[in-house]
Amino acid sequence: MEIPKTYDPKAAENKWYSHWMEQGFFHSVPDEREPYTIVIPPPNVTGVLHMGHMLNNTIQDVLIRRARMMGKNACWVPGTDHASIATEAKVVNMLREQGIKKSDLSREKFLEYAWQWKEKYGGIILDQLKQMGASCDWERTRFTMEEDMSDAVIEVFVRLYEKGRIYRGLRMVNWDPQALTAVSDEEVIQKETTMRLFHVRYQLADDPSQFITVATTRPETIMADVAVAVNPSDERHKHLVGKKVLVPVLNKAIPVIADDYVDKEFGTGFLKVTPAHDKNDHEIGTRHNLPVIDILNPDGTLNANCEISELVGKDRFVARKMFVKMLDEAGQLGEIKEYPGVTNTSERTGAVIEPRLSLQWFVEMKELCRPALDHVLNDDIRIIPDKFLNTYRHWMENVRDWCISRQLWWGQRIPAYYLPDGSFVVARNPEKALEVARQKNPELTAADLKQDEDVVDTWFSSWLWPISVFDGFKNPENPDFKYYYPTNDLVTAPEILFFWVARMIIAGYEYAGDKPFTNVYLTGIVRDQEGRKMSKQFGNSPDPLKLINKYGADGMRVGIMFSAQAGNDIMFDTPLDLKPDDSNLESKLCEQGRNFANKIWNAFRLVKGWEVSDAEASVGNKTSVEWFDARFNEQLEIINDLYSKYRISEALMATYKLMWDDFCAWYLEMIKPEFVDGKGMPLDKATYDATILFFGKLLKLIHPFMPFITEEIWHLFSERSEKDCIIVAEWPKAEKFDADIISKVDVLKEVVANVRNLRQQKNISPKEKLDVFELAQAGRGPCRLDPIAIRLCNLNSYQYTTKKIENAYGFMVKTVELFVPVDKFLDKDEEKKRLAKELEYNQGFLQSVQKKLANERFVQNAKPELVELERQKQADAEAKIKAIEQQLQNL
RNA sequence: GGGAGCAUAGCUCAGCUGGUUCAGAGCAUCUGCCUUACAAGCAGAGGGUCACAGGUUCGAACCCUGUUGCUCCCA
Repeated sequence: MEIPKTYDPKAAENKWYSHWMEQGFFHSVPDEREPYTIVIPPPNVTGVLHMGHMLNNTIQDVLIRRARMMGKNACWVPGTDHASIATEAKVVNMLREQGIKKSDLSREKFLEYAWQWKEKYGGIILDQLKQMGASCDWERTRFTMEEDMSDAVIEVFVRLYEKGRIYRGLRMVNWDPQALTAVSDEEVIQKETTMRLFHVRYQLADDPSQFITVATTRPETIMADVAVAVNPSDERHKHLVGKKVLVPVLNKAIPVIADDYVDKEFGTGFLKVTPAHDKNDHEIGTRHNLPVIDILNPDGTLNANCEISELVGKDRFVARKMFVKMLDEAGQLGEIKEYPGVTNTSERTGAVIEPRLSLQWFVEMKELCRPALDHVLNDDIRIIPDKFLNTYRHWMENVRDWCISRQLWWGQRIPAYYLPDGSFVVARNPEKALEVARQKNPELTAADLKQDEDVVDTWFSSWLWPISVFDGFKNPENPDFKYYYPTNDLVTAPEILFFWVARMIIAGYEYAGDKPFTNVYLTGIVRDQEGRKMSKQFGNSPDPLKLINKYGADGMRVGIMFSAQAGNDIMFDTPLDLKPDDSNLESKLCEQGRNFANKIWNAFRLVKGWEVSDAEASVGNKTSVEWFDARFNEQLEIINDLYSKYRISEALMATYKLMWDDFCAWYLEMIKPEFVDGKGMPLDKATYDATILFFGKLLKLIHPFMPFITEEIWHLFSERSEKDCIIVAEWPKAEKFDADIISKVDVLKEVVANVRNLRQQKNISPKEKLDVFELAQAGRGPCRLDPIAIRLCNLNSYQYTTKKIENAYGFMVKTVELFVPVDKFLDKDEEKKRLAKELEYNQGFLQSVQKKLANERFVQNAKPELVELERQKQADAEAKIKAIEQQLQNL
């Protein structure tokens, strides 16, 4: 059978993914083995695979595949998140396109549509994960709004309420006028923008000929002003405190007050106070007992409270323009300055957030947080990389109460039931609620109770994820929960360290009495070449599936992992101006991954093509095998160590170099049978078997990164049973290795490099055979490495000599002196120059060493081993210099 | 405004408790090769005042101080 020259990933990907599924390799049930568990950060049901998912899930898959191979019972639980705001927005949009308004629907009917939408589109991203090879236990797929999960959410709400940790209060919240809901502080994105600062004149009430100038960025809220404040220490304005000024256009008198909050330097030193529309103003208002005038509707339009009929019903930004015009016409508008400020926008809809007073549900966080902070600080839970520890601590120490109500329908409805008298009860279901309510008023019937219209924040369900995916609430004694919880690693982005990670830790200790996971691996953010976060909105993210299509899933995985240091952002290298037809879709990173796959493929082709003989292995082959065995074990130890430190991209690099450099470039070249008369010679069986064994072990090390090609080759090497797959093969054990042979081959490699270099410089064909003479010294003579040197340098002979060879190209490797007689090629002047340069370098080196040794304080203070090392260096350098000097003389 | 972090080759990053002339890797670049596994390859080479300025030390990319530039978090 002819094996194609390049590896074609397509066929292997489909074949092996379905084979793994059929064999149930991804599925886990509790047994006597040690569990290794990851719960996926559930992507939104509205989501489609983007580069961030690609990165995050590749890391999880690498970890889970390696754990599986290490004999652990690996379980990766997948699932999706219902994403209240985003999903509701999608559904509302879809309905609008069908000509249906949400406001015309009942809650029940709307939810019916929403569930339909979820069934249709909610699983797209999970299917996409399969294409990148994710080995999730699909039988365990969960969804944050399925019945049991929702029950857990309600249960937790009730328990927290009963514990006195949940309260309802009038607060200034971040209002998203587009989604028509409050969002939490963490869901607000601050954007630097250029703002316009309007200077507006307020006339004095008792002397309209005089005025003060107030600077504001929000002139449309002037109608909601209830005071003007100055800093009490502001000498310029002190005299005005206690007087009244007139609100422009409305000509309503409001007081001038003194408050420390006012920044004397900002604007004119006068601050208009609008308690209904600004957090700080609200605080000032409370301090000074000022009234609250709310002039905005929930959707951001002005209401009748603004007292200007033309503005009622107008959007706040339209109203701003109109009102500025009115101010201008009234002669009360001063200059307009631009200044850099910050606009708050909603993470979900992008709408400009409106501070708004409303009744919301809150969780009191301070006490709940304590264990979550302690257990991270004492290392029960490790954050990787630990540079995020400070951030975590800072947040936990300054945590604020969590606004958990959302004015939406899609989500778990708040289990609070209002009585006709306006009081409320909190209960697990309407029946229980009625029971409780009747204790207050025995006359009540079910119809008298009205459940709160709002739902809870999506994070209020996902903070329970590691517990609820194993049904830890309903049935805490179930075997899954007892076996898999706490999970091992959580892989997620630092952006949601607080939103999600911290809250999961809180919930873990609060409800499961134990941490939800041991390690938190924080990935970076995938950015484009200009450093912007890759996102769908920006349109700067390539479609990962297209990259998989072009470079193969394995190539793509390797590409993204190469640059994925924990906690470091990834500058992904696809072009900024991606064309819709993908004609310029390119990624050097993925190309490197694809090339690696091809390299492995061709190594396989080479080995597969060999014939085997009964001949005894040559000394060279035996030595080569011995060397690679040592090298493999040495590197395996390093690779395992890198994994244990979660330095996964470095583990990949080490694996890559072991395969490419050590195995392909050195080992295979050492043992590769020669061609004689156009026919490949056979390889002795012992070497062949060793090579196959090495190849298998290497494939195993590569498997977590490149699951498909490794499985493909695993099966192409020999007939195997259905169950005998690399995905469940045993991770190689690091064995003791002979460090001596490794350092000997390191010397050999340098010799080879020198000879190759010589050929290059002198234009000597690789086919022309040369001779190498080594100046024999104590302890060195003919050895088992010589045949390898002969092979790799294409030599007639590798000989030992007791005296220097004249008219030869001479070089040194460590302290070994070597000669290649190349009389006819030798240019004496050039050689002299080369040697002189080398001499200079070594003399400089010697000098630096001597300087160190001459320094008494060094000899006294440095560690003795170090001083000894320096002495050795001195001796080596001296020997080297002597040798070079002699060579120069010989010329 | 407060806090944290970063700055090393053209790019992305390693560099552990200061100690080989320590300045490294991968990619990119340049040169020579279509050498019967692989041009998606092979063999070589070049490339850096370790942001800047001081200090501590026998010795600093590494420790300290300041400066500049960038990033993130919070207000």
